[in-house]
Amino acid sequence: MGRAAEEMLSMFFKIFTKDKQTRARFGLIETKHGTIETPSYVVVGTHAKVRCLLPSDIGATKTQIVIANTYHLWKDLGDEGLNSFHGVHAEIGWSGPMMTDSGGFQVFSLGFAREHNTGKVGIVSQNRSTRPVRNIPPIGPSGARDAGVISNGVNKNLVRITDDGVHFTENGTEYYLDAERSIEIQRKLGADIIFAFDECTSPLHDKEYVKKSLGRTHAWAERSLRAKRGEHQKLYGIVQGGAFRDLREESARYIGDLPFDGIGIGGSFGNAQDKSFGEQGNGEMTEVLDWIAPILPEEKPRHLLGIGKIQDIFEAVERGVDTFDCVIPTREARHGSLWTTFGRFDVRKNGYKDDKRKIQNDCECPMCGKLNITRGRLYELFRGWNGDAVSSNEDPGRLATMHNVFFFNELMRKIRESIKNGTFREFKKEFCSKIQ
RNA sequence: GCGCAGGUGGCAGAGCGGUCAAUUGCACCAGACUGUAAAUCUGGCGCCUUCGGGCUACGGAGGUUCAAAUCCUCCCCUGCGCA
Repeated sequence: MGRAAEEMLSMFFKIFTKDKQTRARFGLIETKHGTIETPSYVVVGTHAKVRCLLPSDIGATKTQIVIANTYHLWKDLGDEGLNSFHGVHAEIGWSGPMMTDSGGFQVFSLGFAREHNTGKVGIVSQNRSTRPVRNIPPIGPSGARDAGVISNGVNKNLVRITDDGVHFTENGTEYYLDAERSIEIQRKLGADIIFAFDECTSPLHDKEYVKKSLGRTHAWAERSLRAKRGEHQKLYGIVQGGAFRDLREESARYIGDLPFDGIGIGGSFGNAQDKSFGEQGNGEMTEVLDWIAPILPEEKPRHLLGIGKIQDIFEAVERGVDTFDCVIPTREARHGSLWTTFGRFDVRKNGYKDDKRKIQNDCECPMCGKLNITRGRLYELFRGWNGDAVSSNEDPGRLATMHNVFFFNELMRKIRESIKNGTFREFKKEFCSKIQ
């Protein structure tokens, strides 16, 4: 075997088909624990467990890869537990490919997001809203968030960010995470793909803050690279820059030029109000991807962190994203929201009480297929749920999660097929029109 | 028959002179959920409304009071105890 062929075989990521009309691509990511066909959904298993699912359910739902979380696992295990830890694969009881997120998202979710009760996707267009749009004071250039723990009296901000790293304080215990520690913990966790430590910003942060934060994230990216040891794990750097075009472009160049194995796309989307640099738009996810896609190195896999909903997936695939992770399928399932190719519905509503149909009649997920659970039965199980029968065939959370995860994995499979067939655009249009 | 305890919105159950259309929970209705703080959270839940408010309501009928779900009288009903 020639050297070139060998390199080919050992290649981490390989693109096989590029869509002619869009940036969508079909490819393979090779890991020690198996191959991932892309585009692929990454199922979220924060604490090295996919919520509600049994280890055997992971494969049964056609899941290709699971992402766990550095911060949460470290907190669960403690330093001692971490030293005797046998790795996320053993822990989760599944031998397929795994990722770990760096803890960068918790800088946001346990900090600013918690304090302001907000998410990473800004409210750009709100047709009707039952949810009050809170009038949150702008985050000033004074960088108040740097200053430490600020409370609005409801939810406490648990993080304190410095240029070196981040202090988390939960239940009186302080956890300090920085690039070196995150990478070291991730090494012990042993996932196939790991992420650089970063700071995820909020759509509510102004440009000055995001710019400052971006400088930190870039510095941490380099530190993450330097901290990484060995070749057994692949490390992704993370592009940030919020909803601001020049910052996103700068970040895409910066991270794209560093010797990462792949690119994570993180941070907040939407609601850019500071147009002083002349960028167009609000920095919605699609815009951000349009800004950075031409800059990112083509040959590296791109992972869109924390996204998303079905519409978002299509938009992102179209713009060259290879993998995604999101809590949507699993969380919505637990909340009774079940997906079908004609949209999603809440089986807990009374209308489904005596519904003898399956969630979707031709669905082959473990619930609809093998277990033959009807809407009425799932309704009943959700209504009567009292915490007994966890993980059994009568656990509505498990059943619904199996269905949704399978559904999303199937969707990705169909997307891959459409890219290979050159029909991605048509498939997107058709699929999205039906789920409205 | 006597004694005691009660009768409050779909149910359970607070309130015990004004801030009560009435705490709270359940049920019900609607909506969110985007690198999991969350199998969670928000709203709505007598009738009408030009969203200011208006009307009818805490077993029934009277009464006291500026004001009653809250106090008094009688009646009806329920539970427990004693006959």
